[in-house]
Amino acid sequence: MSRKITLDDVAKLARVSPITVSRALRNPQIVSEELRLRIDNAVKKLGYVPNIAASRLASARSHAIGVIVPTLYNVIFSEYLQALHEVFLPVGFQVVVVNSRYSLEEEENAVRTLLGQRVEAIIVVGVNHTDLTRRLLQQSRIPVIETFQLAQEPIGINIGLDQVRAGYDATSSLIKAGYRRVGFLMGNRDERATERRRGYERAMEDAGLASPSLMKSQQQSSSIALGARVMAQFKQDGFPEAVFCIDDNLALGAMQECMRLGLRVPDDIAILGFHDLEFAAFASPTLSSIATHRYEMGKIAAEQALRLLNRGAGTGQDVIDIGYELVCRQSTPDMSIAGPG
Amino acid sequence: MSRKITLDDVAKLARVSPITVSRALRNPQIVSEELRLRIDNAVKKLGYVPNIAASRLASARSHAIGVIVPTLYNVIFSEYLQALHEVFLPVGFQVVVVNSRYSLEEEENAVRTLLGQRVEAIIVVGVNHTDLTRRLLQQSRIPVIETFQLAQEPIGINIGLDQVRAGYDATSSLIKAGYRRVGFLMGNRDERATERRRGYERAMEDAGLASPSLMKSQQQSSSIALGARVMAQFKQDGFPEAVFCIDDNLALGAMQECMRLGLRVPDDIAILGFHDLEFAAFASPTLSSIATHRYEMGKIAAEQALRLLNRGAGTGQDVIDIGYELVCRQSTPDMSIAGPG
DNA sequence: CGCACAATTGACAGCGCTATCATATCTGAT
DNA sequence: ATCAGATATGATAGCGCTGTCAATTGTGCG
Repeated sequence: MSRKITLDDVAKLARVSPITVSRALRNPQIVSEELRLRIDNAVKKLGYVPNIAASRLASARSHAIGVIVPTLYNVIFSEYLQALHEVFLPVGFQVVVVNSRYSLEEEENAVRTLLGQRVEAIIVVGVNHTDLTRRLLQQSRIPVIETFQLAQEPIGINIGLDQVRAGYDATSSLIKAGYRRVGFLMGNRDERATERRRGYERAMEDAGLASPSLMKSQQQSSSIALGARVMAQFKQDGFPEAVFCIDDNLALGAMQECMRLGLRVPDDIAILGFHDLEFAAFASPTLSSIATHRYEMGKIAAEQALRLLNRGAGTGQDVIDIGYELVCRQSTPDMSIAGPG
Repeated sequence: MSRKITLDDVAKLARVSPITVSRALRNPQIVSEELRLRIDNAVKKLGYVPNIAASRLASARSHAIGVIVPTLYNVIFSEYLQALHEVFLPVGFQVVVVNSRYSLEEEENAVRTLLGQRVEAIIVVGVNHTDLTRRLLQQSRIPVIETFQLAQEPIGINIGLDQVRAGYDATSSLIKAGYRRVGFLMGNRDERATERRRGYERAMEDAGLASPSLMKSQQQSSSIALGARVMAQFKQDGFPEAVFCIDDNLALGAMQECMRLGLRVPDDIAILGFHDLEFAAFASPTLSSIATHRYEMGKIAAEQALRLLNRGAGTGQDVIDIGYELVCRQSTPDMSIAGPG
């Protein structure tokens, strides 16, 4: 078992100086053809793998971007992460993903971890943070991008959608379609879900239709099965005429539960989801939803980060609203199309 | 704007030596109460964040685990990744996820990247690699865990399921249930899908039922929409009596397409998916599928990695078969339950 | 009181790479 | 032939931390 192979070993074998090897590996075209070949051969023969920690320490550049998401377990964030990867990897950045598990404390740790790695930008889901998190991010002097919501006071760039308004629009579309008893279903209260609920509440109040008995929830992470369980809670107070579900998983479960209980969708009860996941268009009946543009959001977030990295610290305090769209399908007939935000 | 805060700055402010600060941060209990307090205050006052690159270089330990998945865009891998995170983070390991985009060349790069970061173990989806990838992994002398399939020659630990057999069992269950013209649907040919297809082919051959016209595919990444499109290809040759779909997304799309075309599921055509995603139990009709245990697989993979890391290199050449289960629902009536692998 | 021993703290060197500046080599125009 | 200017390579030092071993202090016991 051989000891660790370093740049010096390669240099010795190729009979050049270590610094030349370093250059040849990072910037092949600035080294003469012949040396490049000698070095490549030496690298292959020795199975040399550069030590990134040493490189990062010496160059004070990590070539890494930190990303914080609440969970990996949700397609919402998969699509977004995929977009981030697709923008960053081709330009030589590594993407470091950390999972805050919907907790502001864990988010604070995540920020600390990422800053410790000297990531060159941080992209985070959400706009609410602990005071210390905000301070750390501000002091870090690196580009910070907050996503998925719109911020009152963005730390750097902010790109997202107005979740309160989306919830409001979703609800009032149902009201405009003639439904009076519009119910609301939700699971765990993450920030974004809570904002959408506020939108629902305001719309119901504005229409003079609010009633606590119309809102059902259960503190568990969203799933189709949970949608069915929460829907079943209406058995006690009587079922509403329409239900706005905090996301499509809940909506699908709710719809199945209705059908299991002999309620026809949409004749007896209309159902509206959120996020427009792929299965919404393929459920039966097909599920109406609010389309959010996760992939685009990730893409734009990444591009904004790159823009700031290239310009040096442009003081960008930009807020980008990417909006949302009501997608009307069979589960909510007769609904007018509301404009995006 | 202040220059970078280092350990030395903290040491100076706390009036102790740098090494003591280092110790206090890593192992608070071996430092006296008073110093610990002084140091903590200094850290807070300065907003000190340790430089992980320096730490990794000096200690020759990365406290990082490398994970390679083909895509982030698929729940299959989200569940698996979540499991890995849940095991590794609490014991102080960082999880570095890299995306090979279903390409062996990108996988090779991913391995190189991870080894460059001196990750302490590598967990990779799949068992087929380029020669160089294998060599790099073997030479690295770190625990290597291959997952999702069973390997002929595992590099280190292997935990997965027999995809060929799963495809065989799925198909022969349909045959045993009395279907003769059993079709097959597939999208992109990733390794695992290809193995399941081989299982299908063998089962059909063994039953003397094989026919190329029963197999339809389209080289695109799996999605519900793709399932509908590929199913539609049967319009030319006539529809089979049953279809085994390479995964549940394709199966759901296929089912919808059948219904759109006026074919009743399961009366006119039975449909069987793979992976048993959550929506399978909530489709209408509910979708039969082969349940694979992604979360458990991730969990066991992580635990095995930890075992090797703690024991030093136990030469574990273990192969762990976690099996699969046929889950019978409405889309394939009258099907007997086959045992897991 | 002196000593072995544990419990704390510190000095020093070095991890493997790259930034910086210096040197050597090669153009081609005068 | 000569020299400015580009091009290619090398020497040196240091990034910020931790492993190792040494030095200091405190403790209990004969």
